[in-house]
Amino acid sequence: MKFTKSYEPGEFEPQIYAGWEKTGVFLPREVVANSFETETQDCYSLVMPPPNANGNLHIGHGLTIAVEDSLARYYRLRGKSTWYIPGADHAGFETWVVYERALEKDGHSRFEYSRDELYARVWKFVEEQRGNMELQLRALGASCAWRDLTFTLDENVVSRVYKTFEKMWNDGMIYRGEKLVNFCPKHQTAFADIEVEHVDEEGGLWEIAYKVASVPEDMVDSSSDFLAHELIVSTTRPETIFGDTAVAVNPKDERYQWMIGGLVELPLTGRTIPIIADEHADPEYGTGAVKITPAHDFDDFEVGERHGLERIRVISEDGRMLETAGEEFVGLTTEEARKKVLKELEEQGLLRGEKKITHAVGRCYKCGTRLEPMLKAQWFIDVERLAKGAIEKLEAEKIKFYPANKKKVLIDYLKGLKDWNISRQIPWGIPIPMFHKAPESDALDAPEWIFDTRTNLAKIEVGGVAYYRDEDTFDTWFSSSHWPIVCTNWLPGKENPYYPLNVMETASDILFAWVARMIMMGVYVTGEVPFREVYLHGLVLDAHGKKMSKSKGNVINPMELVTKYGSDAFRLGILRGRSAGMNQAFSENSVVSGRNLCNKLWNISRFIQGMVDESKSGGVVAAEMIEAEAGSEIVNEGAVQAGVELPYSTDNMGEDWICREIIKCKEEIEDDMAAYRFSEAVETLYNTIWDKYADWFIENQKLYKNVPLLKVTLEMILKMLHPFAPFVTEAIWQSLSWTEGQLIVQKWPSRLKFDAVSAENFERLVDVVSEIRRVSNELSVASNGKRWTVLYGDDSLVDDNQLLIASLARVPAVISCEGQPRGMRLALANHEVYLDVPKEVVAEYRERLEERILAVGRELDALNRRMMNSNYVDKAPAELVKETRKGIEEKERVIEGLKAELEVIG
RNA sequence: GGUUCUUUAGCUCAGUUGGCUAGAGCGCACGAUUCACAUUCGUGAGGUCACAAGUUCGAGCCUUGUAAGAACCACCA
Repeated sequence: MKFTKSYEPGEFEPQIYAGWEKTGVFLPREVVANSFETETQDCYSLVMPPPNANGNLHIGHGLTIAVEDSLARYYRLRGKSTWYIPGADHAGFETWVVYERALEKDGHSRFEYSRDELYARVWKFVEEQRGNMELQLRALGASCAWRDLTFTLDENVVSRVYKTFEKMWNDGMIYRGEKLVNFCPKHQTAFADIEVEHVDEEGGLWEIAYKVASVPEDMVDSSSDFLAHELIVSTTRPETIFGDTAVAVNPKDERYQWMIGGLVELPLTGRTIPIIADEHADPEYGTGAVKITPAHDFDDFEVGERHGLERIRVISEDGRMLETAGEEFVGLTTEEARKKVLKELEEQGLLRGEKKITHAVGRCYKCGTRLEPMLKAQWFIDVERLAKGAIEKLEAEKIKFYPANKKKVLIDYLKGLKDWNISRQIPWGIPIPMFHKAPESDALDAPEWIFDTRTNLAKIEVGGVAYYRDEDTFDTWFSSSHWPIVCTNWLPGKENPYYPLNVMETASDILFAWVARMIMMGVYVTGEVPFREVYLHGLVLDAHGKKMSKSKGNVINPMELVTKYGSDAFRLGILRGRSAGMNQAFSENSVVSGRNLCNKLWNISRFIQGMVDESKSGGVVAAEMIEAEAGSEIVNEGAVQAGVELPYSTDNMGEDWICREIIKCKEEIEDDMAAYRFSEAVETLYNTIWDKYADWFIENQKLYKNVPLLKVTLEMILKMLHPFAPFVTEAIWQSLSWTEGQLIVQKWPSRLKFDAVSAENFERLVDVVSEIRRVSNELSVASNGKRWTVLYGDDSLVDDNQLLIASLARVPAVISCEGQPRGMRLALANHEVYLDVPKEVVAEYRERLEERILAVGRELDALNRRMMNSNYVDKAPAELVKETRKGIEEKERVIEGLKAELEVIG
């Protein structure tokens, strides 16, 4: 391949990815069971949170893949048998909403079809959509094992879920309960608590008079006029009045104590209902008396349980009033009914007040419809045992969290967890494997229900008795909670080196919905935690730190950025400045900066290839030789075993220095990856490649042309950047004339030999060059861009590197002053170096020089003050004090030099 | 209402166990230009580390309080 002038991602990415996929490098190495007793396979496993099969990837997926694939590629390079398992989610409710919308658009309704028909139709719909999502994952560079892609409705998932359900059923953890559930009247399904979106909104708080009809007998005497009394209740939902079965007051509330046990007349109905005492009534709120509607309010349901109250349903599943609301109201929507109720109460003079309040209302997170608390028979999981198992493992530190504080948050959540409603009234999902006796039965008793996995049949016969299938499906999270178990093919009693997963990476906002449930289920099913570490990423916000939303129009489409700047640029950009659990702004800027790095690396490689081509002596260099003899030991101070012939040598300070810097970079990346500090790893690479390798080393090599070293160092850089920018590094690797095979499966670099003293000396040279540049720049403004010759005195560093300094500092020449210094002395870098400028030009510089003397003086004062503090000298570590002393000496010397300069100027 | 987190340069963020003169990218200003790269090179300006008190020889970092913001959880009728 020829190196073009700039890197064009679009020309390489598709074929590079296809090349990887074809050669099977994404697959884990096969584990040979018990091949050697002592050999333990070094495995690394992680699963992809399955994106919705029906949709496109959004920016959150982009971050997910960038993070996970970096881990997968890094550990693959580190030599581990890496298994990154992709998935696709049937996303029960989500997909259903999309499908139902399409159905309605065609003028159809779900009620025209049987459940089995609907299931088949959605399956087809999803199958058509799924390829799209998978293409996008490839475009992002996900190095996942496509062979093992798991769809959440795959047979092995369903059978595993059924096994768990059966175990729970046998363990008595599943029960059918008639409870209030959050119900969406539009989508006609119930939700788990976790799925409800609470929105603060303005609402009314009405006060309604309930006439007292009787009081307890012993109170009749003292309050003979009780019939004249009324009890004023406060409510936000007047339309549920028809379902009231009591009025509650606080037992400690002195105003109402005497009426407890009495009756009130329920307006608009002619019924009388009891006045009961319950802590639920807050004397401070409203009038202190609250109407109790057990069938339509969560609190009231519990009050009803405590007092054995009747539950009267007055609202139907489609959000309209039932017959129980009376002839005049039946069929009205809740909104209409509310208006009518209020109007009639007003006419009867029973409406006593109306206040505006703000309260949280549960809404459907998909359509925004107000959720109706609905009395329904559903399957519930008694979560006590699940939660207990998970909490024990968490408290025993079996899982490490990034960020660490999430562990506590999770334990707190698990401690307060309520029973889990797993029934959903949508056809798209895993059918609940339960059958009941009577076709229309709403029976609750366990004997009426049997477990059976033949959910493809609506009716089955067992022991000569007919049973009918429960038409509900499982909550998606119930099956998702098995994800690590099913993806790794965990089986009871069978050794599986990929379970638990090494890491679970996902969005921090599904900590409760998913991570918590995976832990509970993992512990319950396998006895072990499902993963050893959890890395949570935050939300990707827009450039101004605002949450992205369609309505705001600030949504960034990751695929557009990939097309425009390349996959690597996107990955580098989105990892930049991001830390665990934090929501973080993201903009095209950071992607541009990633694109620039890719192009920089491309051009570095292009330049090095050019030098390789030029060099006649540059035969084949076996870079692998260093790797081959390296073992696991990491040496960074040049201590290489004697007798090993290296394929390169370092012949000058710059070469020693770059070796040192690359090794430092490598070690930092290793630390960063172990602690999931992706942002820092990328930052370090960016800085090493650009500011060190290109700006100093490559410039240095324009003079020295150490081809073997150029090859070795470039290879190392490509390997180190590969986890984050897989495409450009692979494209370069395969374009270079001397490299073989694919970069993705190379060995992580181990070490370089270099002279540490020499490397340190290069820093001095950098100081000298920087100062020449700085002063020349300042002077050039005053002298029309003229560059001045550099003179030097008795200084071996400069003497040995005249050409290099001249070229790096871009001055006409660096020559010895032959014992006759003239011009301006540069004092900061601590070398005898002069800029050969005429006095009149130097005079322009006087002011700056004076400023600098003052600045250094201030620093010197600070150090002196510290040394004058006897507490500091006594208590601070001796090393630090020594350093301070050294600092003082140095500053004093610098000031002396600067003052001497000033005198020369005169 | 509860929990957790955040507040550092114009913008977006680093700053890992307290240690000297607080860093990066972008943006901005000035300068360069055929020799890998204008997706370039060099130089520079820009900060009371939200505020207050405390611990310490020493605080961006630890403690307490205050203010502002965010996310998640939550039944206030």
